[in-house]
Amino acid sequence: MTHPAPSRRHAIAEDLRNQISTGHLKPGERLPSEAQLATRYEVSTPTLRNALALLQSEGLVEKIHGSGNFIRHPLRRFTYVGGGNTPAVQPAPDGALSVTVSTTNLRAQGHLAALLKVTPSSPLTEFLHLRHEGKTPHSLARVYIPRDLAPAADAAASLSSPRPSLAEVQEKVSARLPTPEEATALRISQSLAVLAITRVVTDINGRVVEAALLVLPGDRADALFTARHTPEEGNSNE
Amino acid sequence: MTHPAPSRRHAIAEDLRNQISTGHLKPGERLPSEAQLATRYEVSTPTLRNALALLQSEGLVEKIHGSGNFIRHPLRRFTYVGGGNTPAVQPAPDGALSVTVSTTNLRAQGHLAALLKVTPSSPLTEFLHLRHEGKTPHSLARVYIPRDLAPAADAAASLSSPRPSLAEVQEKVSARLPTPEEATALRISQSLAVLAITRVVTDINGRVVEAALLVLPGDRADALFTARHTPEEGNSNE
DNA sequence: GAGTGGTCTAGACCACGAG
DNA sequence: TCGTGGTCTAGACCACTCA
Repeated sequence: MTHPAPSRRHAIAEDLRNQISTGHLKPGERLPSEAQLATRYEVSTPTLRNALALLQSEGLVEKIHGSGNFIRHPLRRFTYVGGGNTPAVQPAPDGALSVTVSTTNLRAQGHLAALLKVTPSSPLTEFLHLRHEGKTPHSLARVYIPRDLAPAADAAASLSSPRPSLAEVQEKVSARLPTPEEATALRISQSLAVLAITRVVTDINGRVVEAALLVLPGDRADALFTARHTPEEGNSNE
Repeated sequence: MTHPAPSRRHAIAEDLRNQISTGHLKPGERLPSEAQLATRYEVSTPTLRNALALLQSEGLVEKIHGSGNFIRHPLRRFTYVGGGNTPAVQPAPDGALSVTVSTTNLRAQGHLAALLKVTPSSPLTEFLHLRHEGKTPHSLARVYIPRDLAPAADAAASLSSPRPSLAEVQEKVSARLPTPEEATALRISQSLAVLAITRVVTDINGRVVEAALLVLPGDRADALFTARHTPEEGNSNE
């Protein structure tokens, strides 16, 4: 309990963290190769890679296959804003922010049918979003909408039309490792955890208007939720 | 892009997932030892462990050091409810739910001072919560409150008193690997990602009343956020 | 093609849990 | 004490990036 395993990788991570915060390593800079770092710290390559995995999960280091490990620009963190405004349309920090969308028609199956509260095999439309800023992907979204509510075919501008008063947005966040497909789509390592958000938007009549499965890369994404309280409601903080 | 690396570990994880969903492996059951599984699947122990890490991050498998890998009871998932009601006081599924609290007085430093919007070295009280259900920890929380707002000394029942109308609860969720201390406190592996939530509670006057750093084990915790919309506000879903 | 990270192997040794 | 998982080693080989 007192010193919970010295653990080589954390020692190395600590050392690199210090070098970053003291400015010995600057944002954008490239680290020596993993082989060089391994010999420098006198560890094997797997352990050195584990150390980098720690820094990567904190957003301090970015690994780029084939070219090296880089100190991340600390500001460049993407924030998903919860509460109904889909994938965070934000100030957009000058970098070209683009979205790739593809549309598919399909029929509800077990898990999806339950989420949308529809009977199995009822028709749905799936929107597959891949959000880029420049060439780094920011989020992967699978959005499912009952066919009769889905906008014609052009997806980009259509959903902006006001909907029949949606009443509730519920978002469940969890952390897990990505599937191989998600990892390649988001261009992250398969050992880097993602934020997985399941969003269910409910109508004022209780009908589920949309269900979405969002995946955000854990090294460069946060999810932000804001709740405002009108002073009337009894609030018990433990 | 077509088949993103067959990758042994995902194949093994897939096989075990199927055995779980088809009922060949039942909740509570113990898996063969990692050495046995490794020879069965004809892989080395590290790769087999990587396969189990996948299932662990999905909450399907629980690793217990020294005794084995077990199929998780799928229902047993802990849900943190965001929006102001602190660490999810819930139905409490019969299992004894206990909280360990320790209180410390300290002074604000850089990061903390910024979060609380107080001047550095201004007095704070820290509450360190460790939430158990039975003997499995559910969450680790470090709660910081300006000294003059902190309740006397007894922390357990005190905070229930109505506060001067808090106006906003902001919660930022990210995924990262745990520190060694967090890992031992939550009894999870150091390679399992946690949900890290930074919660800032603001007064109706704009004063920060509380800042909290919450850590939830990624294998058995979700965070749930619900937003209700009064139909008046213009809502643009992209 | 040279250099990089990504995956995997086949072990060794330590730390923990239960009898 | 014995069997378990946790950490680490010292390599091999493949996949990607860039000149």
